[in-house]
Order: sequence, then C-alpha cells, then structure tokens
Amino acid sequence: MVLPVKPASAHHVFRALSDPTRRAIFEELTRQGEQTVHALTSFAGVSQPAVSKHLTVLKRAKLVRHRRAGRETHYRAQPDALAPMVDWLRHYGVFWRDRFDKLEALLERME
Amino acid sequence: MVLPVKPASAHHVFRALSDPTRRAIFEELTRQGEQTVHALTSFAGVSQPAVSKHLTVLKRAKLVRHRRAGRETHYRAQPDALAPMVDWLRHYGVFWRDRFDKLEALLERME
DNA sequence: ACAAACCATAACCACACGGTTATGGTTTTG
DNA sequence: CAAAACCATAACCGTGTGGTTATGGTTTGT
Repeated sequence: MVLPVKPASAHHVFRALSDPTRRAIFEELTRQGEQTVHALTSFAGVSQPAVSKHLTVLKRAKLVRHRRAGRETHYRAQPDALAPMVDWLRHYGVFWRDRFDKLEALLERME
Repeated sequence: MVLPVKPASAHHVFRALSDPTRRAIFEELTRQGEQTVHALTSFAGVSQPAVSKHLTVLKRAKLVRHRRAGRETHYRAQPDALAPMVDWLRHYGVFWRDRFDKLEALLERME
C-alpha cells in the first residue's frame, strides 16, 4: 500500500477547495510549512474562529493534519490528499501536456 | 498561442465543479458527447430549469460550450477549460505518480 | 496563583445556492 | 394555423455556508 491514509471522498476535496479563503490557507501551509492557528489567522484576514472552521473543513478532506503542542495547534498541508481530485481529472486526458514536458525533460537529461 | 479561448478564472472552475450535479453533467457530456438540455434533464434527475442553471455556471467556467439548433440547444464538454485547476494542482508536486507511470512506460517501450 | 495567550465550539446572522413552479419565446409538428 | 416541444428566465423558498461575537478550556508566563 502506497498511501499512508485512506483518502477522503472526492466530494470532500472538491468542496473544501471551492472556497478562496480555504485555498489560500492551504497554499500558505504548503509554501511556509507548518503554522499555528494564530499565524494563519493573521495571514487569512478573517477572525480566528473562521480560520478554525476552515481548518475543520480542510481536515475533513484530509488536506491538513494537526499537531497539538501545548496551548497551540500546528497545522500542516497534506498534498497527498489531493489524489482524489487528480484521479478525477485523469479521466479527461488533461495531463498530456505534462507528459510532453516530462518526456522532454527526460530526453534532455539523457542528452 | 495554444489555447483557443482565454481560460476562465481558477475560482470559477473550482466553484463550478464543487457541486455533484454539475460534476455529473460534465462527466456525462464527456462520456456521451454532445447532449440536448432535454437529454441532460432526464439524466440528471432534477428539473429542466435546474439543469439550465447548472449549465450557466459551467458556461461561466467555460467548461461547456453550446450550439443552438432550432428549438434545441446542444451542449458539449470542453475539457481544456480544466487547465486552471490543473495548473493550480501542478504547484503541489502531485503528479509524481504520473511521472513514474510515464517513465515506466517509456522504459518498457525502449525495452 | 493569576493573568494572558491560544484555540475550539456555540450561537447567531446575512446571503448565496440549489431546488422548485410559473411564464414566455422560439421552433417544430400535425 | 394551432398545438406541442424545447429552452431560458423570473420569482420564490428552505437550507447551507462563511462570517461575526461570545464563551470556555488548556496551557504558558509572571
């Protein structure tokens, strides 16, 4: 088995990423790594409870994991959880560009 | 220029695909090809106006195109419009699996 | 020990959203 | 030409959603 955890449903992932604030939080977590709720709050520009609720939705989609450390909770992104969305997209032959890019890069490295 | 039309915003695409009924309609259009609103209505299991509204949302995201033919309107999927979502996903190193698959296939064909 | 910091949950609110029925315009059919 | 089919839009409605403030529980700092 490759996946460490069973993925959430595709619906949860699509739903979680449909909101701009949640996408911003997820992007921030992947860029800057682990963050406390406090840090995410000052980043997101909404109240702390709003951030907590967004994190709950992202958690349900397994897009984030959390780690309690004393009074603060650290969240980090879990990009593997994007798999259901990627699998859904794979049906639409939408990655041919990626294939060309990879092949090109490979050939270049083979010289 | 490769793209025939300027893509809609990533937000519109994410938003449009967050609803299960709209995803089902989009999937149906890619599987079965062009469809009239009438056909899509009997497929979707909701009323005809509901389908029309869903198609409007998909249209805003440029995920479907329509063609008037007499009294009926034919809709067809436009998978190219998934590009903004794919581009967004590309930032998260989520296509490893695809890379491995491609490399594997290539090596196999090289023998 | 007490105050402050951090976070989650509850309670509430405005509004966006997905559904419905009603209506009307255009086009085909009888 | 009248009737029916097809579709889009309007009007409406219940509920979900994203935001807020209020509250309380832990944990840290003084």
